Amino acid sequence: MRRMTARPANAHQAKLLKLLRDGGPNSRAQLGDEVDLSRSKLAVEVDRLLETGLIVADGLAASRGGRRSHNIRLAPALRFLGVDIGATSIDVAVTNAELEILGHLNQPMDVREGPVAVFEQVLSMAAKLKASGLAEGFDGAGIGVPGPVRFPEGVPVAPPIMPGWDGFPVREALSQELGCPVMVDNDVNLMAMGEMHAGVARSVGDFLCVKIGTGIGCGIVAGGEVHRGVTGSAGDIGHIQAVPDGRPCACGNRGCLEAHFSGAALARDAVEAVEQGRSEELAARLAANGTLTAADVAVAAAAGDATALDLIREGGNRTGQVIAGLVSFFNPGLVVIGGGVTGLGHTLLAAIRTQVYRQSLPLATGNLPIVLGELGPTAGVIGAARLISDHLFSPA
Amino acid sequence: MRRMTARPANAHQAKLLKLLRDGGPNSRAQLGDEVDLSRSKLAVEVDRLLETGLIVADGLAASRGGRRSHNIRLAPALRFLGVDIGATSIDVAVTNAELEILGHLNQPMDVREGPVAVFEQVLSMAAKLKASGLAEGFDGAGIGVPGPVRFPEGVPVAPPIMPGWDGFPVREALSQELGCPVMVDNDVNLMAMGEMHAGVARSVGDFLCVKIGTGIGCGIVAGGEVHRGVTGSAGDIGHIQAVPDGRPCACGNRGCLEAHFSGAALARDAVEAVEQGRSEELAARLAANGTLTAADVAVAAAAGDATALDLIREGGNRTGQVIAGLVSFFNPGLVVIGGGVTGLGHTLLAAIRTQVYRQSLPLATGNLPIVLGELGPTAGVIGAARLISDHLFSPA
DNA sequence: CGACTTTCCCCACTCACAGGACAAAGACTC
DNA sequence: GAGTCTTTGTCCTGTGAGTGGGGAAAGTCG
Repeated sequence: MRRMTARPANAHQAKLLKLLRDGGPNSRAQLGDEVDLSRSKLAVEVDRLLETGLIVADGLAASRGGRRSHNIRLAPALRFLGVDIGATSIDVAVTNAELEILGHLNQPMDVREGPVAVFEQVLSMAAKLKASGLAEGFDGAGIGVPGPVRFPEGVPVAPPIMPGWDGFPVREALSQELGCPVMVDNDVNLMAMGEMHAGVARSVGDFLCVKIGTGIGCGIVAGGEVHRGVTGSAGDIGHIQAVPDGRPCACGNRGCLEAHFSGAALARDAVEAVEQGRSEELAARLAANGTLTAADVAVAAAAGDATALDLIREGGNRTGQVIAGLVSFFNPGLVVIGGGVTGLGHTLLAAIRTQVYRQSLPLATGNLPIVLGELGPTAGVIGAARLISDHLFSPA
Repeated sequence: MRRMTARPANAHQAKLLKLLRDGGPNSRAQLGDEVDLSRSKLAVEVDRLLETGLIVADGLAASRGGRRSHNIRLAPALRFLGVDIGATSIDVAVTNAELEILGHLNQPMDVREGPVAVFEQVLSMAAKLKASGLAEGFDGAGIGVPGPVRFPEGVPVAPPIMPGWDGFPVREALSQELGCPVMVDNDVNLMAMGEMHAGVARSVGDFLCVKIGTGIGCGIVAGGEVHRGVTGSAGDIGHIQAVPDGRPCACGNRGCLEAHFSGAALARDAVEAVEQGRSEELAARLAANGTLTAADVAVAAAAGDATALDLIREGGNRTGQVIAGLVSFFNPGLVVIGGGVTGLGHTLLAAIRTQVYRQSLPLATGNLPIVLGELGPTAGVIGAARLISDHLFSPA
């Protein structure tokens, strides 16, 4: 099958495509209510989109009290690929044009194995999704990497946790392999876009999305747009100082938030607690698995282990303290907490909330929800699909 | 004289007006090079603007190798009023449509005397400017207040240092008195707009503007637009915790940046230093004036007083630490330092720079200038004029 | 079965815009 | 100083896009 070649010719068509993406199949009449166009103009633009094959007729809508209208929808054969490269695992998903996930694969993999190995894996996962009949090809792909990205070129820059990726032409290479347009972004930004599209941040224009996984990052959405900063490193809050003269961090400083709380730090703290004989629960899990992860701490905490709870609480306090500063500075309408450690759940959330509500001014926190992400591991891939669809559904 | 009544009818006219505002008088031909319009369309729009009186013919331009072109410029009789209400003083200025300051008055006044008294003063200063022949009336006014503002309505909300202003309809009231459109914003945002229009931040799309005066605030510009946050309190960094378990702050917390460094805190520290016999220079000034201000510290530091220098350095470190966090988070292309304490000059700047460059990651600081504001006390009033002109030079 | 609604197609009329032709005004060359 | 070239500004016309009305098609409701 031939893949999507056309792009909307003007802003009106782009608007229509986005409405259909976000609202699903719809009738011409209802679309007419949402865009500011005359009936005839609307008909012309819809006809042109039908000609390009981007949208197709989709039967009759229910009557609204008169003649039933002909529904239209985005071409059902359109397929986007969403890729979320984490520090320790890869998520790949196929979506249709409405960004609904049709198939989703997850595979553990260390990003430090380098771009070539990771790409091989991504492509094999994409091939597997294709082979299972979910797609005959891809019309576009979005990909998130765990580090700063020079957005216009789609190239990672100076990524601390992924040496070997610096300057690697991710966009170019993937586009070549997949034969479709590709956009690259920071994984945290994609998580934010995902939650904005289909999660808790629907219809919120200004919010922060804090992702606590192997590291800590923050997606910034201002006026409905992701803020990436001049060098693409905006949201890199893992190296904000949380503890004066605190622990040494890989970045060379001391007391970075990431050195005190993150998946990696939490695991290290847990081992230390076992060595000091402070937790039998954790000791048992260490003995069983030979190693401890953030997930073990979550399980121990769920079982009521006091030490595990303390670790989570303290981490939440540190994180909350930093977030409090960001809230004062940015004055968001919502804070979303996501990433691998969401398994720590409400203990973590409560600690963060306490700290933010105490340290920021009432005007900023008065009506500020602080919530867990709704989409979990799919936030990234949905965000990735959203990224490329935003690109493709804009005038060329 | 009749005041400006017309507004641009479309985006093209708005663009032309802004070009003339920012670039001064210009020929039709050169304007044509900067907007994407056919010659005929440009001529039509220019003619319409001439009809409205917003622009006027302005003689002939120098030849570019052929027929000389007829210059046009914004109507020379247009006048904007820029008002900057600080914690302890009021600035009022008249500008022409190109936002050049024609007259500028400054008057000490404590904002806590309340909106009525302050307004009286503002109006009397405006009247004085009118009386000196600089303006026959105002076509628009911008006003900055030292606290959060609900921007769309132009109403201060929950301003900590200006009780009595909460909910006062500043925009409405001033508009009534002056008989022209008025826009209200936070003073720090206006300073940022001022520096963006005519200062160091020309042609920078993403930057932070830190104002250290009686309090501390930060203007945030992202993509050329001021970010105000959902409740208008974005940039309120004075109450970010800079010192864990530090000094008590008026807001009820401990260790807020503002409690450790600001005009007020610096004065208090200076008095304390004198009491402890740590500085003869400052003691002399205290004896002479009966009180100490930030300016005294500046003078003492300039004279080489070690204690004064230490105070400045320590404050700079605290501030730099907070700014480092903001830089990591926001990844700006420029940081501007302004406000009353700019008199502390390069000692302060050096301390801030050291801290930021040390604590933020190289990717964010690699090409990050940290500079003093260029406009000093005029930044606020220019920003205010810019605010209202942006409003008036947009389609209604 | 008829009246009313809603949707959609068709068509003619309007209007804005692009772009070429031309006139005006000055620079440059010889 | 005359002729040629450049640049600017105006005029005019053809084109094409968009608006809005009319009416047919396809429903619902009483």
